[in-house]
Amino acid sequence: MSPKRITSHDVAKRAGVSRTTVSFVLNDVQGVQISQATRQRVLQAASELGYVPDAAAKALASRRAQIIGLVLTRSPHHIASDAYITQMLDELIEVVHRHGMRMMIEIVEPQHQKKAYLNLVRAKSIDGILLSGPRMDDEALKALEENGFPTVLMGQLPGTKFCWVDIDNQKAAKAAVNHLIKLGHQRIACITNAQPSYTAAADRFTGYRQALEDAGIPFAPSLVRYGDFDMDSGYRQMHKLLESGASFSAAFIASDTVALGAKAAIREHGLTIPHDIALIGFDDLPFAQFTDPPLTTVHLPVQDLARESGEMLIRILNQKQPGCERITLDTRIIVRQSCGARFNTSNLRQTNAEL
Amino acid sequence: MSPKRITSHDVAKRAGVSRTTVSFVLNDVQGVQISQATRQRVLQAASELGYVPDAAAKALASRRAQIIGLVLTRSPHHIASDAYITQMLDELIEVVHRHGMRMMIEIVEPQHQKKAYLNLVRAKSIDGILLSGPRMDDEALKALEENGFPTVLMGQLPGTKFCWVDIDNQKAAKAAVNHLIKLGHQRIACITNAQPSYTAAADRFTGYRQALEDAGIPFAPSLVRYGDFDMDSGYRQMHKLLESGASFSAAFIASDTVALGAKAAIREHGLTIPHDIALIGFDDLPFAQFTDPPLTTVHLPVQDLARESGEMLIRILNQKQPGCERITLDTRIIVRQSCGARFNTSNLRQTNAEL
DNA sequence: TTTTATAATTAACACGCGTTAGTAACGCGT
DNA sequence: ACGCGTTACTAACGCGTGTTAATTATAAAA
Repeated sequence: MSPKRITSHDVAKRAGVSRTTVSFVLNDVQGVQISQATRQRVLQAASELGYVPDAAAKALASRRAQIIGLVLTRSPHHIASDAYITQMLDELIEVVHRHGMRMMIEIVEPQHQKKAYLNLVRAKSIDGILLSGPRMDDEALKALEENGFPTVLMGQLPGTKFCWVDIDNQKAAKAAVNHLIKLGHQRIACITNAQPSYTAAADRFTGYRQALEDAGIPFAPSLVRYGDFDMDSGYRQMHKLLESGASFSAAFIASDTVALGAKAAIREHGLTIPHDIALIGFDDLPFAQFTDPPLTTVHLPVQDLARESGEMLIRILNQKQPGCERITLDTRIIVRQSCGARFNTSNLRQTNAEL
Repeated sequence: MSPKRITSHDVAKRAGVSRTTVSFVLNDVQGVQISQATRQRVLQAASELGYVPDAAAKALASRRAQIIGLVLTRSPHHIASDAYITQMLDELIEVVHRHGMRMMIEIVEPQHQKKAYLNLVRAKSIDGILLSGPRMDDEALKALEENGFPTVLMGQLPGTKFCWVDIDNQKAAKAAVNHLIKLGHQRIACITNAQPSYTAAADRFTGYRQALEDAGIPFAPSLVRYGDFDMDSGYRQMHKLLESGASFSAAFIASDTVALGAKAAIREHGLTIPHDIALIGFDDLPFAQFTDPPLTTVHLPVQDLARESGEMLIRILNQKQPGCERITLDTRIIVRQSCGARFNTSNLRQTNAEL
């Protein structure tokens, strides 16, 4: 490609020192004395030549790839309509860059090739894993755990010794349903965000049940449906719910994405929100405030989640002892208009200011 | 970490051959004769030991990292609400995996650090670049072009010799506006998807003007506003448009994301879609069919775009001569209900079937 | 001046793999 | 016996860096 690569040898020659000295200076190695003069000469030579160390050679010698792997355990189809991902991507990349690292991205389909991302580890392509959407039935995770490979979950997996950053899904869901109950609703439907094998989905559902129980409202299985990440699943499940003849005045949809589909189904049945059915979502995706009516939802601090988990992983990489860190971030309900207008809606900005 | 790494040396020892032979067998090197017996012995030994070649060592020796870099030239803020990205992510990863490669992701902010991703190239961290959202004023791109570094644009940059995969933005925008004109609209507003320095934004705007011109409708600058990728920009610009007193019966919003914001503004002004204002978007993002009313829009074949560009880049990596490939993919208008109901809307599935 | 401690620098090996050039064994005809 | 081609394999070097152990210059102490 380029005529010839510039190596540390070239820098050394130009600065009139050995390659070792160049390495010491450029990596700012502690416990080694380098005179101010040589240090400057090396830095200048490197800059003049536009020297950039070879990543592969560096990784081989230092046994660190300086790359973290972002692993998304969802089927590709779901990824496509998941605004959640983009939200954390930018924050994550910033964290990673701040520490002079890079990020590799992998998507793992639950059905086959569960262990595919293990090879990333075995090949030492990455120094650590950031795993979004952990599943109980993921066998590769078990291998990681036994191996003690640096891993941080975005989400949690009870009974394992993984580090994680997460919200209290159960508590947040409970608060959301309580909001509906306080508004006077008694018959409250629920569509989950995913199958219960995803811990987040199971926890949110549990929160729903607890809120009902605490309020003395009997739990009705006929009012529950399982969403599957995307809008279409919300659309279909809400249709089924409405066609089943079950009566309800409100619904807790454990994902804004799924809620958007559900909303369309409600409209097609000639019902209006919030008049006929009050709707509360989960995640507070960017589009939530722009739907009609704006969607009341649980705010998920995605940026914080991404930042904290990124920082945690890097922290783990830089220390030696395993050490098990866990962080639970707060959520809050963003009241908009889909549960019954409490605000003058003439200006959306008022609602924004609420954020 | 693990007690000891398994190297090709271990495999060689177990199979009773040399390390060279192991390399020949595992890489299926052509032009070298290996007896069927030894080949089997090596494969078995490798599998028994669970041997996975060290990525860094392999990259260093072979001068190929087996990684392609996906570079997104948008500001992080925009990334966050850009559903477009997730759409291509899964398709891209599948292509990359199919060729035994990995994908690294970078986000480049236009304001500062334009040249940041050049270091990826210089460090040989990646073998090739896939660039989404190219900008005329990107200086790093110039360096890539002069250098002849394997690059494929998702989008295009006139006057350069880059390979690219794109749609005909101008033609597609023109068709969209024609759709409005055919429905009888004469005063048609426009909100672009981004600033004109993005080629896609400039082209879509040109298409808008051409459609007007061809229909003999005078172009009115007062009906044009510039969006900025996200929903909020659409919301703000549509507000300004409506408050400016300009009269229009339809609007071409060159991005579904921006359109969603615009829609909210229209609603807040007490106007309804499509009765008071007909709306046509661009991109056909997943949420477009679930808005109220479902959004008529230009379908962007994101998956095809991702697949074709990924395959193209890998093709380029595997050949020696530069060779300049260019592919233009087709778009089509997806008629839903935001421009005036042409369908019985009792069942959304009919609209889906249109896809 | 000689000895000793310390600051500054480097030679040489390791990291794990790809690959060229070369060797050894084996027929096959003369 | 010898040459000659083909098949099956390997020794040894190179990729570009990090790092340890050893070496030389420099200052302080005796």
